Amino acid sequence: MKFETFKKMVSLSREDICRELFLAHRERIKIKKERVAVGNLVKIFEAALAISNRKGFSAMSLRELSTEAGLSMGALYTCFSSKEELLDLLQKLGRTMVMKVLLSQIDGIADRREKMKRAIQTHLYLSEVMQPWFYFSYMETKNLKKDEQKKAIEAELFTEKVFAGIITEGIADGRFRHVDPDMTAAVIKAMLQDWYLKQWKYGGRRVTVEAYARFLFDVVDSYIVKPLKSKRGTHGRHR
Amino acid sequence: MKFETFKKMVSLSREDICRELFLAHRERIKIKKERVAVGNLVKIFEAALAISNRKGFSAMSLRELSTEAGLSMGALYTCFSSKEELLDLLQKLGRTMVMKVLLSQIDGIADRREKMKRAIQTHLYLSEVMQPWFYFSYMETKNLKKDEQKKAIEAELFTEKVFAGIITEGIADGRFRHVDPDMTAAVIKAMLQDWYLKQWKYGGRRVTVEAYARFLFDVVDSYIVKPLKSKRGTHGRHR
DNA sequence: GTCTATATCTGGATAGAC
DNA sequence: GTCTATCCAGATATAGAC
Repeated sequence: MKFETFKKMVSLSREDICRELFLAHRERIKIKKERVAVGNLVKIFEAALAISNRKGFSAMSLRELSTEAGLSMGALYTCFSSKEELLDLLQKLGRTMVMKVLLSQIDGIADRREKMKRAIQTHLYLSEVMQPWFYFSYMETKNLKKDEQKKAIEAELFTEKVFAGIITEGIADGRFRHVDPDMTAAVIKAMLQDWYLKQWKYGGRRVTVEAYARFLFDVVDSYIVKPLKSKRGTHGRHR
Repeated sequence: MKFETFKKMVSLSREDICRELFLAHRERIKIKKERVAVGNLVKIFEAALAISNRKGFSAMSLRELSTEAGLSMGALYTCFSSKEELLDLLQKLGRTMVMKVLLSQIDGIADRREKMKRAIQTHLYLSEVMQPWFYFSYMETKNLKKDEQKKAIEAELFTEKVFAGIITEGIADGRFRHVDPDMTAAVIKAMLQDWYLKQWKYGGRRVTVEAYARFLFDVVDSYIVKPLKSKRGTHGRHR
C-alpha cells in the first residue's frame, strides 16, 4: 500500500482525534460548545507538541504555549486544570489510536511473512502521520507520574508483542527460523522508532517512508525467514 | 572479548575522565588544586546524570543537584558558571572518549566480518560502561544551543560512518552483498542505541550485554553477508 | 574553598473585568 | 468564553562570612 492511500484511509484528522478526546473528558473541560472546545484543543495540542519537541515539555512555559496557540492564559486553563494534566491528555491522545489502527490493519492476514510486512508498514505509516506525537511520547515518558508511566510502557510492550506474536506463529508453522521472538521484536521496534526519532537524518537523505518500510522488511526478512536456495537475494534490493 | 575484560582494559574510571575534563577547562574552573577540583567534578557529574535521567535536565533544580552531590550552591558555582555551561560540559565529557575507544578497538582488523563484530561489541560495551552518559546525551541533545547541538549530531554521524565504512569495504572485497551502506549503518545504530535507551526492558529480561552483542551481530550478519550454501544457519543461534 | 543568606527573576495558577 | 492583572512558589545566581 502506498503511504498516500494509507493516509486517506485512516482518516484521523486532528479534529477527529481531538473531538474524541473532548467527548471522553467532557466533565473536566469547562467549555460547553463542542465546536469551540475542539477548535481550542487542536490549537493547544499542535502548539504544545511543536514547542515540546523543540525544547522539551518541562522547558515550555505556559506563556509561550499561550502565544504559540494564539490563546490567552485564561483560555488555556479552561481546557486543562494544570500543566501536568495537559501532559497526560497529550499522552493519552495517541495511545489508543495507535493500537486500534495497528490491529485493524494486520487482522486476518494468514501469510506470516505478509503479515510482518504489513505490520512494519503500518507502524511506520502511522508514525509518519502522527510524527510529532510519537516523538513527544517517546521523549516525555519518563516525566510522567508513576501510573501514567506504567501505561506508556504497557503500550510499548503491547506493540512489541504484536511483532513477537507474528514471529512465534511463523516459527510454529515452519516458515520462520528458530529465532528468539522477544529479542527480534525488540530490535524491530528499535528500528521502527528510529524513523520518527531521527527525522532530521532520513528527511535530509531524502528517504521516503515507503523506501524505509521496504528496507526494514528486507532486513527483518533476511534474518527470520528460512532461506530457499534460489530465493535468497531476490528481495535484497531497495530504493 | 568478555565484557569484564573490556571494562578493565579501557580503564576509564570516572576520575580519569573528569581529570581530563578539568585539564581541558582549567581557566573556567575557579578551584586550583587538582585533587579537590576533580573530586567535586566527579560528584557533580554523577549526581547531575542521575537526576537528569530521572526527570530531565531542565526539570533538575540546582538546589536538588547540590544536595545530591553533597555540595553547597556556592561550591557548585566554582565548577561552572551557569546551568547551561554544566550541560555543555557534560555533553563534551563523553563524546571524545567514545570516538577514541571505538576507533582504537577496530583499528587494523583485516577481516570485515570480524571488524563488524568487534565494532558492534565495542559500541555496546562502551555504552554499558557509560550508560548514564549515553542516555543523558541522547535525551538532552535537543536542549543544547545550536552549535553544541551540531557537534552532537556530528558525533552521531561519525560513529555511523564507522559502520558504513566497514560495510563499504566488505562490499568492495566481495564478501558482503550489495546492501545500502548508509541505510544499514543507520539501523545498526538504532539497534545499538536501544540497548542503553531501554535498560528497563533488557535488564528486566535478564539479557546480558554479551548476549545482546551476539544477537545483534547475527541479525546484521544474516543481512549483509553473502550466504555460503552450507554456512547459512550455523550462526543463527544465540544465548 | 565552602558555606549560608539573599537579591532577582520566571513560571504556574487564579481572580475578576469584559 | 476570553482577556488582563496579579499572586506566590521556586529557580538561578551572587555576596560576604568563615
